[in-house]
Amino acid sequence: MTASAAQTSSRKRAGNGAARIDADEIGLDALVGHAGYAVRRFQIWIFQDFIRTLGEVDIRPTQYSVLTVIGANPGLSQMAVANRLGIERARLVHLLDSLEQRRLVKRIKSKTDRRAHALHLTAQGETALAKFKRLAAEHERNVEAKIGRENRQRLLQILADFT
Amino acid sequence: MTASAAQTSSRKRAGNGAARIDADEIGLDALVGHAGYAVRRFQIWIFQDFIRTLGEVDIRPTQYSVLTVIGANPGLSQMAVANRLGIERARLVHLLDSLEQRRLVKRIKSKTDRRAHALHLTAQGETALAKFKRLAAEHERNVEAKIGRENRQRLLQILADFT
DNA sequence: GACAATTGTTGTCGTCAACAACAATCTTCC
DNA sequence: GGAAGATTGTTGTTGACGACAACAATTGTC
Repeated sequence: MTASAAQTSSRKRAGNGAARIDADEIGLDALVGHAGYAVRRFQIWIFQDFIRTLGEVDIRPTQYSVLTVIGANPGLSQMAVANRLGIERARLVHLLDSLEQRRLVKRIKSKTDRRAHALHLTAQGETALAKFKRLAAEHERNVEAKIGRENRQRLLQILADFT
Repeated sequence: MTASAAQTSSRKRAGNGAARIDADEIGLDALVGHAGYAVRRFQIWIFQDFIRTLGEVDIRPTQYSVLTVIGANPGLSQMAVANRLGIERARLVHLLDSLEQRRLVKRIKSKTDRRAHALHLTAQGETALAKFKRLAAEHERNVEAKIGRENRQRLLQILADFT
């Protein structure tokens, strides 16, 4: 009826019993035409590699993005960082709590807006971030090795609008 | 020391007070060279659009992928589906519980392996999936409108290895 | 000066990846 | 044929993450 049950249903299928199919011959059907599926699988791979490569310093992608933005723009408020990175401000609170406990970031009470905090890296945070960036560059070389140099460039170009 | 605090630090910065910077002039520094950052932001956008476009039928990306694979390969075991889609088998249990409650999928005891279940769509599941696919195609057109037709094609090509 | 908006914070909820443990069952190997 | 190990589905826990709602303190506006 729906004309969707064809594809890989060749041999090797037990009547209606268990599947005797090797994992690599299971058809994805409509999924192959969906960018979201490929992007999702790729994002999982890339995050796993990032987490592994920066495992020795215990820094996750979100933490790295927060540190990088604060390092490049000292004095930002939490709202500014949250908006720039697409992180909810409620979530940034916990991220900063963790980074502040590790003495990488400090919240300084703003003198112009007593509601806000001005975010800065500590001296320790500066040197640590330098090391994180070296490891992140190593991760990026892994990405390059995985999809190819020009494909990575094309990817960055295609997705440039998403900041 | 780390030579990373430059970039957008032009005017508009209060001494060490709050940030008086518009969100669009906050520099991302090293993040712009990281494929993972762009991919992550894009993946969030694409999933939000998928969830919104398929909101009327209340189907999320993971559910759609499970239904599609079962529809194209009836009789698969839970392990086979989990491995093919990169889902943990523990997580697939809950996904199938939900889909089975909605009468879209049924677990049939395998006769060749009494540990395993053979997964099938119900008749209702078949017709429902057909509708889901139409809505998913509409979502895909949104993606195309967002990044461009040939960019989407290039993207699918670049990420084809991630299944 | 009253009223609306913003900032940081706390809390809850649901999704998701990663593990660990377990019973039932299958496979392997002696 | 039977013991030992592997596999399948299940249950449970943990932590990261996005989304929302509420709140106090403070700021901006009319």
